[in-house]
Amino acid sequence: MSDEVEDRRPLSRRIADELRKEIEDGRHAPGAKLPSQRKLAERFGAVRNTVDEALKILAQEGLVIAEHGRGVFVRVKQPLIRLGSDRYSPKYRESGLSPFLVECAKQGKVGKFEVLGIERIKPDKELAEQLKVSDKTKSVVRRENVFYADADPVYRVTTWIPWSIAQGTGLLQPEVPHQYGIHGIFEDKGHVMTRINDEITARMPTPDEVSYLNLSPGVPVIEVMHTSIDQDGEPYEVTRFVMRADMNGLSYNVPVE
Amino acid sequence: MSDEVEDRRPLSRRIADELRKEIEDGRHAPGAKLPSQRKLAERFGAVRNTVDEALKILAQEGLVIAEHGRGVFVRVKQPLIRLGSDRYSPKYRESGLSPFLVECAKQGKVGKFEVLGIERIKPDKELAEQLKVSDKTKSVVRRENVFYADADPVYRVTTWIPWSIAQGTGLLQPEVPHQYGIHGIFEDKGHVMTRINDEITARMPTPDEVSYLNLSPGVPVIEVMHTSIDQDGEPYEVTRFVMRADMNGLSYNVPVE
DNA sequence: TGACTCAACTGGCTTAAGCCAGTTCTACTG
DNA sequence: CAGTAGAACTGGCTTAAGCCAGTTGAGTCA
Repeated sequence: MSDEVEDRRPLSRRIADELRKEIEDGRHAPGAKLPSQRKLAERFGAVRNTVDEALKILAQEGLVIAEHGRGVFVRVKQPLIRLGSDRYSPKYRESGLSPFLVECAKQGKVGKFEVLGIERIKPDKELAEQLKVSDKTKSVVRRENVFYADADPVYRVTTWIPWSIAQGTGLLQPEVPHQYGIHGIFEDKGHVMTRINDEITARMPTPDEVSYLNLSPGVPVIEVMHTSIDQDGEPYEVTRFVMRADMNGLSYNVPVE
Repeated sequence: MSDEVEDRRPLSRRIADELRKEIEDGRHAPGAKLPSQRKLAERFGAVRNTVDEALKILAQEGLVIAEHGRGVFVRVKQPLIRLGSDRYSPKYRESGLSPFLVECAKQGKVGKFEVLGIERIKPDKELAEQLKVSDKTKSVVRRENVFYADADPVYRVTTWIPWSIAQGTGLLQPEVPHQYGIHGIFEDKGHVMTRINDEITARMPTPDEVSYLNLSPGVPVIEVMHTSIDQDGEPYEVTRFVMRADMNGLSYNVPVE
């Protein structure tokens, strides 16, 4: 009998595969509750532990999410917030709307951000090199923000600015004293953003990131290391974005040079 | 006593935290073998199952990798292959070197790629819309490739080309009959790449992707949906890259418009 | 010397049983 | 009727025990 082929793969994987197929077929709709672990165990002729294992696999894949005391649910895909390559475009600065707020509004969400901390620090070697400052003195200002869409933390942003630029600008205060925001200040200081360099990677979050971005299992983070370059080809600001991949995407619409 | 504070977090997480700290402190060097599960169980006063659980957490974070029969090892970070925004720049086409091969060579690796399949297919609705072709007929050619660095599969690439462009060009053959590659053909056909649009997301791999990219647990994938746009602002080719995040990064150095 | 066997290790996975902690709803109480 | 106690559910995690399957190296045999 073809039933007898003896699948040598672990039972927990086979259960996960079966459930995955059912979810992809739509037999369990997004948001729907799966049968309880105890019921699934009975159905598959396995012990609850093994079903738990199978569900963990699906959770890691980002397909389901378990809620303690309530059940296991098929994860609902969030629409992505798209951070675009045009996010620094002058057109936004004049309208007064940040691309982030626009994206949130599109989804009927309220975007906001919080300042977590501002500090004048000694940069590490790599950063010092990027910004062409000394790594022996407190030569940069670091600003730390979190962005929210409604109540969900969406990304964490760290900005480093050479002290030579930040000095006397009020960039040590939480409230940025310029109508065009932080980049308005840079322009006043003679740095017009001419190019950007974004280095993009993805990875699993650290435990820290899990807690401050409120991440569920199976959600990677996208890390963007952004450098602003002025009219002289000189970098004058570095920003790191750590974004939850289930709510964010990037979009680069750029000329071929 | 401060020992008595009673950490209420699960034992497996506490063990994972402890081991993570040791790894980050360098007490276990990259590539080093951790003590066996049975020894760790003894050390932490837990049962082997619980240690296994803790190690799975670290594996999911991409910190360690278990090898059946051999032991658990601290993962060695791979240098990243950087796919740049300039990867379509004419400068590469003339030198005959693809950015991918250059990056591999930098790392002393041999890059190569394989054609997995070529087919003339009916596009799905979304793709048809992007390429402005009909979704009722076999209006696109799909080419499927895998790229390797030495023996490691690094990314999988799927390219869709409107049949109206591919027709009569030999794009249905594995060997691209043009000295400047596939993009040379497009130029001959009157489509000069003027802009690109890359949509970037990250997520956990599907089981399929795990097997064909040979992924270990805790490695996300980066997905890039790339559209080439010609001198008239018209899209004429769509490519999807699925890249393993532990070996790949992206880099966009672009003007602010 | 070289090929092979096998013991002693490694992680992988499952069963079995149980306690704990959230959630939900029902039925009772004031 | 409002409020609440509690049963009956949910998943989370641990212990305990064992079999299985890769790996490695020591020792044996031809």
